[in-house]
Amino acid sequence: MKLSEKNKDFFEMVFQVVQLIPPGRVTSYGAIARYLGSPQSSRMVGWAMHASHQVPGIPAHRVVNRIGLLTGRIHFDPPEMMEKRLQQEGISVKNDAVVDFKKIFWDPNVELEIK
DNA sequence: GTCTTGACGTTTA
DNA sequence: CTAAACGCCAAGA
Repeated sequence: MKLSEKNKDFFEMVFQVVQLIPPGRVTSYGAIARYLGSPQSSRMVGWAMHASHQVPGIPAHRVVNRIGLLTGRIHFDPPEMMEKRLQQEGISVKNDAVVDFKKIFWDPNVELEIK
């Protein structure tokens, strides 16, 4: 086993889940972290998202914190792109927060029917 | 090499 | 109810 591959394992897992998020839906870092088997390592998901900047096809704008707040929008090239992109998919954003977040919340553990 | 910060979340006071 | 601390792991300084 190569050390390089081992290091990417967690990040790639996050990327895969994020790409699986259907349009008009959002998920939280904690949900992904829990899906990976580390419910308390939600911060790592955020780091993975940061790394996603170098990987095209990663809709990081669909990933928000547990309250639906666009905490990571500042990290986007134009910070406005995140909420703009969400609205483009039919998601309403108010005050940097997703409207009806609970309704459009996409949980990989549920949608993917794990166990 | 150590220390601090960080796209979070849960638990405890 | 709100406020603060802890846990998790990685990367930057």
